[in-house]
Amino acid sequence: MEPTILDVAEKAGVSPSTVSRVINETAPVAEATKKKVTDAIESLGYRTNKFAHALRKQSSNVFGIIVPDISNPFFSTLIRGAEDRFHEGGLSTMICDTKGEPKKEIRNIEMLVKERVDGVVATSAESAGNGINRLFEEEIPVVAVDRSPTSNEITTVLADNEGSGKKATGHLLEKGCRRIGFVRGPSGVSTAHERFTGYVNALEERELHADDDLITQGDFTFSSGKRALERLREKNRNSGPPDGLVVANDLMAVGVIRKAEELNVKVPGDLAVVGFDDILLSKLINPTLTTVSAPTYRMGATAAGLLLNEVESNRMGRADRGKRVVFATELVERESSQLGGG
Amino acid sequence: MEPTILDVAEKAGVSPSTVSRVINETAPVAEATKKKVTDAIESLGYRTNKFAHALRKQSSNVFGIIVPDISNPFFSTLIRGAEDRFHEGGLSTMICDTKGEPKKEIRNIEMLVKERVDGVVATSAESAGNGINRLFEEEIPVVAVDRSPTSNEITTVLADNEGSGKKATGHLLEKGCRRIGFVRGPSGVSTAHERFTGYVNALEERELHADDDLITQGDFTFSSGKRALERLREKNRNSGPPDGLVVANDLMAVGVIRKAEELNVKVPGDLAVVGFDDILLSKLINPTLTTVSAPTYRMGATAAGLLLNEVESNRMGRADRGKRVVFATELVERESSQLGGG
DNA sequence: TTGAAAGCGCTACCAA
DNA sequence: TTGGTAGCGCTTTCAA
Repeated sequence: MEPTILDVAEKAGVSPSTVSRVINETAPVAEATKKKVTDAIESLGYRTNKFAHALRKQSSNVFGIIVPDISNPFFSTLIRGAEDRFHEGGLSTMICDTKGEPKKEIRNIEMLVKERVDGVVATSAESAGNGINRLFEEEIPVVAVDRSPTSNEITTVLADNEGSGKKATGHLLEKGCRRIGFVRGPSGVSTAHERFTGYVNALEERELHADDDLITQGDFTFSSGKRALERLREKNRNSGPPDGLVVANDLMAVGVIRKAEELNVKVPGDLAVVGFDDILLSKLINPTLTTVSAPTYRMGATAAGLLLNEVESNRMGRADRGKRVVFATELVERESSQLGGG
Repeated sequence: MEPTILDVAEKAGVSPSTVSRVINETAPVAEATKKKVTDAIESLGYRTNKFAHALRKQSSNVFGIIVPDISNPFFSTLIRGAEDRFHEGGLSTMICDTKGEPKKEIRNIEMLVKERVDGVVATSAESAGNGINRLFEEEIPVVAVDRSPTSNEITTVLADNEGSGKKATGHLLEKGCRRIGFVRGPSGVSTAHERFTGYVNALEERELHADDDLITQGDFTFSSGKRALERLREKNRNSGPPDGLVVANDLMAVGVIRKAEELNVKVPGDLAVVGFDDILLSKLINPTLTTVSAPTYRMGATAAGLLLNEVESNRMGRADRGKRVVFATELVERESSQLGGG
């Protein structure tokens, strides 16, 4: 049988309370007593019983991490950032993959509620963040990452997506592109929308404007990128093709590049392409993809840190929430945007 | 305050034991009483307290899933298979990403032990499965997936890797390749070794034999694939280059293809390439990659199912373990192996 | 600085 | 078919 705190107490010749105090450093204990206790713990191989501890403290010391797709390097890096921060504090984590499906997200959240996690870092499937609201109702602390939730009571960690859109567009302008198109992401996702806003603003700053014939939409998948280019070529059969394309994420951008190849459109010769996220694939394809990257690991770590603060201040009876942290992004220049004019 | 089972009992005018019996269906309860109880539960919004339940039952109803890399589609699919099976039974899961580092694996396992999970499905970082042994010591039921553990007491779910190696090699032989090389995976990984064995056997069956000049090793990463081809060209400067290459996983195979491009070696014209795993990337690169795929989702689901059986039989005092399930694999023919001779 | 003891919320035994 | 109640292993008052 597993030894309990009583066994340790007996072996050390002290009371269970003293053992508890030694383990949790929750009150001063005489050096000599402490030694007796730690020795007893050692020799019995005692480990505290999670269930009893949690029942007594009404806290699981487990934190949830929700993302739409764990196999997307953007999110697996985000997860690593958050996990490292949690593990540092001896806290455990439950990772949930919603596959971008709101239904699955709800089920995952039900699981986290059942497990009575102490808090959640979430990139919701939908921007609106139905799931996040659910957690808010349950009074489980949440920090939103890479999504702007509706409530401004919710602490949020974001990349500067509008700035990213501006950077990508500005880069193509500098490279000499004159007709720059945009492939938008899913309508519900704030990230995608903000990138588009950046594109529009970059054009307007130079007194250009976004031509409807050069704009289409995808759903962040590879194949939707392929379809997007097809649709675009259809649209501007008369007005003439774009010479540059900003694509709302890398995976779609890769789709665009593949389709361009099929259509004998040279990238970057005929069409310069920029994506967002800097996934592994972007370095592997031919031509390599120019993209805008966010400090994903730090975003995850920061989100976890803010969540921990929030949990802590809840315990102190304070309630500080609704913070907003925005991280700057960075243009990663690769082959897909290298026109002759450099 | 959260309602407890006592509140429900009071509201329904019954004893707490009866409420428990209704919730857990652990003993017959009169229809009328049951209704009173469920009504009370409903109106109070009662939910059972995980901590108290777990303490009493000495069981967390949580299962661990350990993989070397969650962003590898092979493993994220495996995870999905296992998770679906667990969630079906109302069980929760903790996913652990070891990044292929034994040290991280140990830390993850410590976490699972601390959380007192009821069982673990594990693809260990090392084949030897140090971590898995640790779980075995702790008497936590384990099922190994995609790795042959040392102990044959441990239930194992595998793909037929040797068969895969044979299939890949046989395919190139049929396509007319005469000098077929192999890029091996990390030495500690049984999967990689078995694929190589299949290659050797396929050659021997046709009374050919593996030429040392055509064999090199990588570590499953993209860049190690690039280096592998370089090294190979170095090695057979005199003996002549291979006309076909079996590469122990897709990611390295993609590296090989990219490097071939740099060296002006045409794939598949000069060099046919086959990989293993059928990751997403294999469909996206140019040329698309011929590969051997395993029924990953089913492997995950099967592993979870076997684990659940094992846990169940432990509870009944039986001990059935050490089963071994091997799944057949399938060749996915794409462009990288289409020689003129079809 | 230490100990005694109550009680977190649940399940399951024993009795009725 | 139901109720009373002990106890899972821990933390935390209160008292010494």
